Amino acid sequence: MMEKLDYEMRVKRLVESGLCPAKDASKYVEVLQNLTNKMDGDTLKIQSKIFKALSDKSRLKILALLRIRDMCVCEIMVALNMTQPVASHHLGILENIGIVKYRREGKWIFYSVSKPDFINFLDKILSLV
Amino acid sequence: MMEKLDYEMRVKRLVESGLCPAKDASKYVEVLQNLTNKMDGDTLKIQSKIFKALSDKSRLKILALLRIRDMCVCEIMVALNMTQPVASHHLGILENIGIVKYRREGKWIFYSVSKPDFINFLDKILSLV
DNA sequence: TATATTAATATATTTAAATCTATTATGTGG
DNA sequence: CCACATAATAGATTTAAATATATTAATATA
Repeated sequence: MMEKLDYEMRVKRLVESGLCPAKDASKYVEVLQNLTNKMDGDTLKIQSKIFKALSDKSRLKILALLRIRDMCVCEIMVALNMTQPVASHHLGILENIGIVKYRREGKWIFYSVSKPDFINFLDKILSLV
Repeated sequence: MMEKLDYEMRVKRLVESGLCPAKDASKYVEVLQNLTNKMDGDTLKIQSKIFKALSDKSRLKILALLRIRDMCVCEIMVALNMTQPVASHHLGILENIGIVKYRREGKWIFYSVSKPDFINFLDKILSLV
């Protein structure tokens, strides 16, 4: 685990050594400090978790499917040619980050997009790259 | 690789079997077809690649750093307490998806954010989850 | 030209995630 | 209660990514 003082000390040492072209040591360390505080908690962990969930082709396909309409697991696995445990596994990961939800109807479990805004934003983001 | 006909056949078979609660077979298959066309190319591969690049804590830290200002590799590695090859490795992945760029200045190589819009959008997206 | 500095690359190892196989849990209808 | 259908979970295997170590490439300077 990284300490706030680590940042300050290491960066100051680097900047003051003259080896590195960086000049604005004091201002730089200050900003780094704020940044470290922000990143110290769970924020970074949660963010990487969200992107990791979206980094799998099967899960992106599932999301594309669920944008059509709610679907039970048996539909998803057939449409995407995957086994049932694999489908459940991926759905579990998407549910875990909160962008899909499920409801039981008899012996079927239906999955649906729980954050349409989020999914729509993804399109915009991806169009920028 | 999945064929368009696979989708149609498998989904139709499922829907017509009556085992699955899905009703709108014809419309559903049509939409699936479009979706398959869209997802068949490199689109899906590129999208998952982008999210994979963003799914690593070290790389998110690097991006946060580069939002402060351009930095050479030696600064980044010291600020984030990583070895030089690790820093270069992560920078290479971020450069590969096109959200950071680099320029050489003497013996230093400076990295910077090449798509500020993209990075700013990430904040918005993450605030929705 | 020889040497030191900065950074990329190549390879091996470690670590994490995806997939596969089997099992368990939950619900339905005879 | 039993047989069957749907879906989650558990454990083992495979596959991919991260890290560590060593080397190479490019530049600067004495």
